[in-house]
Amino acid sequence: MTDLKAEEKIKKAASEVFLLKGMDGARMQEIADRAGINKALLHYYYRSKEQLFQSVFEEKLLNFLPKIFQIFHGDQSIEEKVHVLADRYKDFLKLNPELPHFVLGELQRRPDRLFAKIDARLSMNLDVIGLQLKKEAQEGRIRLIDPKHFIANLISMIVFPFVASPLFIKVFNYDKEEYFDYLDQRKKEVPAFVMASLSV
Amino acid sequence: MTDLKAEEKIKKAASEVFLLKGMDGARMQEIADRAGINKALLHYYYRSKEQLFQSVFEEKLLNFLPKIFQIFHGDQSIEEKVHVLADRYKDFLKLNPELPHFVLGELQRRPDRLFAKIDARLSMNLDVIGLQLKKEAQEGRIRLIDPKHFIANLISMIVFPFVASPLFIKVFNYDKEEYFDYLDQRKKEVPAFVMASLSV
DNA sequence: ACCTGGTTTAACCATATGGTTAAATTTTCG
DNA sequence: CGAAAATTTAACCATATGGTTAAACCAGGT
Repeated sequence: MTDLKAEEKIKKAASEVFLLKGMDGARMQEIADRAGINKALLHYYYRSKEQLFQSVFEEKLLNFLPKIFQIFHGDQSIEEKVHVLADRYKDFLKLNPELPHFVLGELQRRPDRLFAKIDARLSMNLDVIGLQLKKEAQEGRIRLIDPKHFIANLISMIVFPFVASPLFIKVFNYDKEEYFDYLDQRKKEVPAFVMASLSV
Repeated sequence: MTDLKAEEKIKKAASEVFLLKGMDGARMQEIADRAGINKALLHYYYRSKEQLFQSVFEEKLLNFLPKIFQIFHGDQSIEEKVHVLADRYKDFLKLNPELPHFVLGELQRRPDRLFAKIDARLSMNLDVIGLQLKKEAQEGRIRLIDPKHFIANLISMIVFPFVASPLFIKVFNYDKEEYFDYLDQRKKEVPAFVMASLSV
């Protein structure tokens, strides 16, 4: 940690604190402490909390959404896409478990904040996946399904167990370790569930 | 609003503010304003912000979880349960759209806070639903599925579109009205999707 | 040796915020 | 009516917090 440049240390510390406590709960002092520097230097690099937050938020968001959309736009079969998505995405989320809740939370609190510059990169072309679903349906490989529901179902089953982890842990009477195993199981379970539903 | 008793007005105002802004973002002054009273009276009824928050949080949680669990424990068929759940729950969430995010957020921030007194009422008996799934599978009505994945899949598909509403609205290029219609569609779509997956 | 930019120290400021207090006023109700 | 409870007013307090400032310190590079 010590050999990182200050700006990097700040960014990293800010990420941690903001992800854990959100914009409102985060304290500039804690970010400075965690970065191993002092408040003066913190403001030397980032003029304000808002600015620092924006910077973290945008970076996280750009790291978060395109990961999904790219896969949807690829040229594999629906079945392959479902598998890849569940697999890649779960791995990614296991490394960033607070990310979905962070993004969704700040998004809900200020829906406008997001859609300034980022717009382009986080749009998903629904037609692409819609056409593919229709085509594979005509070929008799799957049943016909509305792409919006298909996407929502899939993403929900993948992401929600992370957002709601404390709840599921409690309901299932798991400890964190066991819950991790459970999430691993879902990398196979979710695609199986989805493809079973799509089977003709 | 004027004819409510002060304590009720406070509770209602606090619910609104806490749900919208979370514990950290909420301001006692705003709660007082929204309740149409003054800060002094606010503290006259609730000694501290923490106490007021707890009170709101617990009430909301007790309103939130048992609604699901009861249905799971009933004696209808799996198919009926899936339909009832999707239907009732979506209606409930449409009236309380910020609730899931609020509960999950505060839960994640302080996982301990929840599990003091409430414990009993929010536990779900996994065995009940597990046995039913097994029985119906043996009767050849559905395929066999792990109850933990069954539940997670179902709840995820129902709840997540509320938690992630700003995102879906953007991705689907909907306005709020259209998104409401979409959520209504899902009351049929989700059970159909689930039952299709469970069909033998 | 010196210049420059990064970094620390430490004091400081304005404001927001949760919370308190005491007295005055209004409402409720026996 | 009259006492008790509810409510307002308005000032006040302590603390936390984001942010600033100025001077000093330290490092690397020329």
